Amino acid sequence: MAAKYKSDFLNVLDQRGFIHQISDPEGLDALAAKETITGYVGYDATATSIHIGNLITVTLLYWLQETGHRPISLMGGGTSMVGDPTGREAERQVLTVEKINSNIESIKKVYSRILRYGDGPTDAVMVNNADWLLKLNYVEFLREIGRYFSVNRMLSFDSVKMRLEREQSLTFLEFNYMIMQGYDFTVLNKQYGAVLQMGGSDQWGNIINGVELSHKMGGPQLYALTTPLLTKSSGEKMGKSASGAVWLNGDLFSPYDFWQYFRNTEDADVGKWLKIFTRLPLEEIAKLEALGGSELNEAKKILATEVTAIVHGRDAAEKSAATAAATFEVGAIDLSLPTTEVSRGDLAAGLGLLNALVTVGLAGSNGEARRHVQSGAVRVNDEAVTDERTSLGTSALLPEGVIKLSVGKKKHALLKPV
RNA sequence: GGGAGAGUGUCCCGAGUGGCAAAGGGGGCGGACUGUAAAUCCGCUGGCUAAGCCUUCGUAGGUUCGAGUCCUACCUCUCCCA
Repeated sequence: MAAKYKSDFLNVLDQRGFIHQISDPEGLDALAAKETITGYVGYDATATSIHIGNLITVTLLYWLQETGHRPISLMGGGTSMVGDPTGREAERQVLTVEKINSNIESIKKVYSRILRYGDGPTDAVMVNNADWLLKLNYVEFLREIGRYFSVNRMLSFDSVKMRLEREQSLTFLEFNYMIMQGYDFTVLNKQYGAVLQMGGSDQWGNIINGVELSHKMGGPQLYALTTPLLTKSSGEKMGKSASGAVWLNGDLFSPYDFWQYFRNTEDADVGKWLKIFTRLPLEEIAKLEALGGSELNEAKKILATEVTAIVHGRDAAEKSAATAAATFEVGAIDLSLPTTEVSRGDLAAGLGLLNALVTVGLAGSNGEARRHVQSGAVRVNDEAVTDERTSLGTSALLPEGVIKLSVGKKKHALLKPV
């Protein structure tokens, strides 16, 4: 493959499909080819976990490190107190300081699995912008930083323009977000020598603000790089599943569900996802991608296992793959399916089917459970059940000592008496 | 400060005449077809101890046999004037 860039870093990103826009490609390429650069990505601290959309930029940091540079993961402890208006129609909820800090603690875990942290020249660093943003003195900040921002120009940014056009409120609080993000870049440049900020394509405006700010303040040339917005071929945004957002923290979204999420990738996306989410060599991906028809399912399994291994560890990935194989391909009862315990006495007395479905989490209410039964979606121990008044007793226990409940072909759970 | 408008099913968008569990989309879920895919077609998409009952249309009151719909006050947002 002909190398388009001089630096390994940009070549890898280019070949794997990570590049959407770069502010000064030649300049960044020359710099990355010449020396070790420091680049960063900022993460929101508004939830207790980052989600699948964020995984792309974490992978970006991974490749930055792999190609001999230093990544910084910036926790938005300060900026999350303001709230990014980008892509938001309504104002964000203002979070408490305690909530933001506990979110950061929870988010941190995922990074250490993907990046190598330490004190070496290419070891990753984790910083929190609350460290400098919360100490700012208002008037001083306005005089030193605010003077470089033109409101005329700020009003022209998409994030702001959209709100104005839709006649939706944009508070002064949120309006300041881009100034803070721009300021972050200059701080990270001074403290860590960061010259590159990366992010999703929606962050372009915010990142460019930092580049321009440095320029106006007489600082060094900084660079911006954004990744394309992830969408499925069918046009849907990526990251939503039946159970809500696809979180990277195992307690919010189980490794098994995570594996399933990638296993159900649309055919047209398999190659793209393999390049972006896995570390498999491009030649191998090319072979997998070339598989036709149902053989592509093998590629999907590899995709699912590889990505799950990166996020949840190899063991969890193999286990998920095995559970899936047993459940879908053999039709066996796999005891690692999500299990809910019930008291043996309750079961002996007879447990209503609808009640049981709600208990194991396959339905949100009796009404929903009833509808599932009526539409023929419910099975008990793989036998279709059409009577909603069915009662489960100890006679329904399988030799394994559990009762298997299913809604549809993909959702299964076990009920276990204790 | 003055004037004009908006807030609908806790996923989103959006009709709504005093009889409304409330049109229609999108999304989601389930079924059929498949390959745990896509596309397509069909069904479902407030809760319950269920031929009934309860809770929903920004909030709180009021008129009425009956209020999403009419009246009053308040909250939030938008626009115009100052």
